[in-house]
Amino acid sequence: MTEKQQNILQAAGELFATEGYYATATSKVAKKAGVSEGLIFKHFGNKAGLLDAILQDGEKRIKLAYAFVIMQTDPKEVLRKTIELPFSISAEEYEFWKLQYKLKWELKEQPQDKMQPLYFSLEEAFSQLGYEDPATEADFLIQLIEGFGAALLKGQFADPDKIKALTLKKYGL
Amino acid sequence: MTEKQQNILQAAGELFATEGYYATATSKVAKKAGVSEGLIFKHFGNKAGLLDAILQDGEKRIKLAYAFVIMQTDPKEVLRKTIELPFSISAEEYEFWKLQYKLKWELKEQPQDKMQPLYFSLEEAFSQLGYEDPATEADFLIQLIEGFGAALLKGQFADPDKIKALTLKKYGL
DNA sequence: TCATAGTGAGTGATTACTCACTTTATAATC
DNA sequence: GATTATAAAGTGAGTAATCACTCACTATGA
Repeated sequence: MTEKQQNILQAAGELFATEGYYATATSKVAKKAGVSEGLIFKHFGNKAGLLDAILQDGEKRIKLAYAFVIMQTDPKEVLRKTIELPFSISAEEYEFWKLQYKLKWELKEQPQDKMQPLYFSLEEAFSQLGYEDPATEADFLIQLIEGFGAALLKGQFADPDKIKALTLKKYGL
Repeated sequence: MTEKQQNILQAAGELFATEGYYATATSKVAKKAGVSEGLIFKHFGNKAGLLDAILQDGEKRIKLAYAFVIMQTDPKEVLRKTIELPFSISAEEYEFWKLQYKLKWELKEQPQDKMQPLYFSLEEAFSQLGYEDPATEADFLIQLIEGFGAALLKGQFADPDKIKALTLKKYGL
């Protein structure tokens, strides 16, 4: 991976996240990355290939974020870390997650569900904690934190800390 | 409002909801609506004007949906109706809501927050029910049902009824 | 010396939008 | 009630700009 290749990935990631995939012209990606437009197609084949490369890179980062949750042994810690997940998005990860959320609505074929491993981990945790319906509880919590992630990225929360505290409290944490 | 004008609105709504706003060409809207492309610009000025018309129409429908919740006097009914909201989206409203959600991510300037009246209603309900922090509870629940709406529209729930039942149970309903 | 990295002008297709024009509906006048 | 006037509805070919993408070419490093 050359430096210019990384510049393209970086520029495309930012533009796709802010402007959207369809609304971003490859000419603008090239300009922002400081390369010729032709180079994009030499390296990534076409615009979709460029998106794929970004998505593949993203999948690694997402799996890493979830791995930290899944590796917890204490079921209560699994819940705690899951809930804390959307609230701990750092400034430099912000655009990356915005892109992930955005693409879920923009693309026709959904990039495969990266939540699957987390789901199993949560189901197990709820089961151990004696919840009545662990499967539905896992579904519920995943959707809750997905909603929180969306709200945070769109800046819809007046006070994120209060929401986080309330959520933890609701799960007795 | 002529028949052709309504056809344009209908066709654009469907295409924007499935393909996205930027990815939909006005020529395709015209073709689907069975009118000349020029007519779109005669009636709506430009593509953004067409979107505005759809959005304005949508705002009425959204306010109507919320009004039914807000008019409830019993605080428990306010919560129940709020929770039931995303699960009661009918087939013909499906595309409309999909468009609303999609545009939240696609557009730079957010169409004003239509949840505001619901927020006040929820805050009041939680207050009456003796919840400790009604404002945060309202924020929490709104984000929960927004997340549920998104999940339902993307078909991410294995069993929506179970999620609904669990949610109602969590609020003692 | 040879493969890979990188360029930039050029391609046809498609984009949002315009405009001179025709058709249709409404209503006023004879 | 037929005729006429007029505004609005509707058309479709045309436009400049932009789109994703190509290709003949040069630069560079092993």
